[in-house]
Amino acid sequence: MEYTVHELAKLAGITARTLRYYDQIGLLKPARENPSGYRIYGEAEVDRLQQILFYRELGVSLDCIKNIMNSPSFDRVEALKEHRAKLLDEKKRLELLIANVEKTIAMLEGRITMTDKEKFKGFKQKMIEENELRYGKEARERYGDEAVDASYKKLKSMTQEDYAALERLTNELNETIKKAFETGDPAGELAQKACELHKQWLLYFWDSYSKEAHMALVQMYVDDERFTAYYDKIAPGCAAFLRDAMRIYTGIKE
Amino acid sequence: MEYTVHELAKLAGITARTLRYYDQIGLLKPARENPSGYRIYGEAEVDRLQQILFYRELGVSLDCIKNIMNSPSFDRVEALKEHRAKLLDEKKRLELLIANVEKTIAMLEGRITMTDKEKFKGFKQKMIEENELRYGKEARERYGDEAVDASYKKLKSMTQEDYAALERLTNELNETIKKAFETGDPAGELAQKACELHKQWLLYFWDSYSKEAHMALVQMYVDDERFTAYYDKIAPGCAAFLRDAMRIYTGIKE
DNA sequence: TGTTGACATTGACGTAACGTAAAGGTTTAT
DNA sequence: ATAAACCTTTACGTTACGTCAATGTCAACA
Repeated sequence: MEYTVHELAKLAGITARTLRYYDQIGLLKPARENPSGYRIYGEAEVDRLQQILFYRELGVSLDCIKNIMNSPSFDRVEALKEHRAKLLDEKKRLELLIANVEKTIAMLEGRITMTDKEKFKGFKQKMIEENELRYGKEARERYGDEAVDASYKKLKSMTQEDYAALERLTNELNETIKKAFETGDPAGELAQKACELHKQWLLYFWDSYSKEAHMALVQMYVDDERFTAYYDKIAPGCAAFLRDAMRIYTGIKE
Repeated sequence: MEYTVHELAKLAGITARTLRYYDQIGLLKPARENPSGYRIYGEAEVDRLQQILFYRELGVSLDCIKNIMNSPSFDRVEALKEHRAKLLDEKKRLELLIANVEKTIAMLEGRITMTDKEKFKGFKQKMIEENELRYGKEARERYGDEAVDASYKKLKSMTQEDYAALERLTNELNETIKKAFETGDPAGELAQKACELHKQWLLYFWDSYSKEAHMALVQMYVDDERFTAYYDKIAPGCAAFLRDAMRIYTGIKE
């Protein structure tokens, strides 16, 4: 089949201007021109346009698409398989967003509450990583699937009052950690109070508590820079301090 | 919680520049400014930003978002419910695109063939409508779910040769309809041949054939302007002519 | 056969939603 | 106290087209 600009545009759901622009930037040249200069597109161009639109759908810039498709190592099947993977990711992201909308509706109806962080879940890819930190592979490996799922479920169904209480507790915890850190003594009264508060804080998320899991979590605060960064905001180096205090609190040495 | 530009930006997965821009165009003003002019955002702004991002995700222009959200009749829950519906649509579109990618891979591997139209399925919203025409509600109501699903399945698994044969048949069919229409006689030899060819053509898509279903389909060509438009391209008014011929062919009056 | 209306062409400027310096003031950490 | 890491405004750049404007082409109808 052969197509004029408008015909191909209509077929692909784009405008003729777009096709002319793609011609102009050398992304998609017509197969030939008729005697009066009209652009005529053939089968190969239809396929190339399809490929282009797949990339565009994934947010790749036209300049980038051009480079990719003009590369001698370009493999159409390979590219399509990548598209599929990306589209599946995108679908997952959409599902997150949909869950987010539903949760927000529930929040507005006063049924549950949401953290500010949760409010943007699904908007950014990075979020998935951050979420993984809490509910993902690492956490799952450490605490088992049930604990993680239960934790998520718990947070999801918290009431407004629960949340307010949690917020107060979080503030108190952070304050106590800060003050304890200033004393410099992990065995001191303040440090041990911080450990107790941290346990209470944890119980908002965990259904079952064990000293071992608690200790492992606090060790992770030290090992994982993403957590360390958070605690550094309270007081630089306080993640390690909390771990030391926790060793005394739980009685677990290593 | 209170946030500076960068803090809120990081939370929402956008840049500080974006927040300043939203302030500039009056879409999202900070709660207040500190003595040295720093922007400070509060809880209400976090929620408003989330709402904005939902709209942005759906491709709504910032100007439009502003109008919607500043409207006195703006209902947040209502808006979120709409978001959910739109996101579900978008998810469906993505699923179409994924199916399309898989089909294209199969095509490149020579297992099946695709029409040019199919190659762009999922790229445009309008496509869904057009698809509905063939595989959707209307068709389902008329011919039942199994017939429609079978039709889709059949087309999906056609081989290259099948497709070439179908194309030839389509051309012959259209030619015959055109010639028959020129004779003006729906009972004539050519018109009846066109009916026969149309039946053969239909058998490419239908597993079971009945005169009643055939007659109903041709009647739809007349009733539905989207089909009529297609047939008008062969010869204006020929959809009605084909229906008249089909009445004689099938022996069904009305 | 002329004309009308729906197509096509190439400029060229406009636009949305930021990105990206530049030039400077503020806050925080050591 | 001085650097590092923030913040500010101003302003021009960029992408991927939209939207005229001026002009040429083609199929069809009176």
